[in-house]
Amino acid sequence: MCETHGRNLRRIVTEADWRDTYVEAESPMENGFYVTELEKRRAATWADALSAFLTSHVDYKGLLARFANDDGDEFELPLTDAWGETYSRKQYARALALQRQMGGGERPSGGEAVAAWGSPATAMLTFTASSVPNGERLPPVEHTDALHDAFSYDGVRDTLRNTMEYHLGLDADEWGYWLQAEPHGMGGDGSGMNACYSHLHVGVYFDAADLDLEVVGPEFERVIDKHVEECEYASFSAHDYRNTDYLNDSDGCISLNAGVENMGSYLAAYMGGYTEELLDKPVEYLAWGAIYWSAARRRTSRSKIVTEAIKADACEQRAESSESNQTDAHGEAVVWNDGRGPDVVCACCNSGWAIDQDRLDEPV
DNA sequence: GCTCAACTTGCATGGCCCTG
DNA sequence: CAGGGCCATGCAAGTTGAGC
Repeated sequence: MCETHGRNLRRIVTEADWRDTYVEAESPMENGFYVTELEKRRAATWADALSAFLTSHVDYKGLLARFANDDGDEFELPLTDAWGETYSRKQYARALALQRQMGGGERPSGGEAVAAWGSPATAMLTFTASSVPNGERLPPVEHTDALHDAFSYDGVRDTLRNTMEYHLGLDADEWGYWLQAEPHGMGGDGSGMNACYSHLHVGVYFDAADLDLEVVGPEFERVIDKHVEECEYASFSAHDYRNTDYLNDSDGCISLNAGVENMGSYLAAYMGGYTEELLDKPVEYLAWGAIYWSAARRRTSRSKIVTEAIKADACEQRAESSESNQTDAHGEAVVWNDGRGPDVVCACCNSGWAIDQDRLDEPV
């Protein structure tokens, strides 16, 4: 167990894993680095990690941050970690906001969101890996690392991008995704062998105005193939998409919908279904949470487009709400942004979502 | 379709300064 | 130099534009 300053256990690793790191650190380094200090990181048991995780979470209870303005007025806000109700509710609100921006709908603040795309559609991709490949049980962090690394670093996301932008011919602003890691075995769903281990859902949102969904479905097979190829513990038998009706079957590793409602409500149900206090969650969720907490992995990540859409929804709500000082609607005032993504962005929230890019000329 | 470095963001507290 | 008050940033995981 790693004890530095009460930070998270960094890894739940095997002793062999540590030895590799240790030996490498002792040998001469190639790039001019030299070792001044060695810190041993021991493997921890899953049970110890779970205990440390829950203890850390409980430590936040009653913790306040105090703020003050220039006039000396002070106020306090409760500090939270990423495992409490506040966090869950925020993710839940983001899922609903995204659904509104893509498909239209009423905002909590009263206004009506206009669907941004002509024909929004979604695809849900599910990536799994065996926790007992070849009959031997894997340390949970190695299993989780393999899943995420395949997607983020070993080309699965790149293949998804190629599929959307090259094979389907969409522009970069006509598709986006929400990646959500989830535990196996919630509610005794029969995935016994992998219970408490993680799997990934990648919710892909795209504008299908010029596309035939019957043709789109098979295009995602290359993404699944890439995952099976890159992820050491993934097998094709667990991702067998043959004999799947992508538009009508929802339990395969590829599932399409001509609309955003299913995806939105799926994400919202997942987020909203577990908004209770952490200690009240099922043990499978807690064990799974201990993996992410100790390994410093992110459970959720979104592409830029999706993040911008959510930001814009919040911006519109602030403009409508009497509780906010903001009076300009999203996009009412715009500024030029030289950074990544859209050039013309809202002056209030910096998001370029649903903003006509011809409204400003590039400054000299 | 691959690669990579620049860029963004999810998640999170460390450390300086003053007083006694 | 211990202890309390107070303030703002850091780390690294993950995303993307652009070159090839």
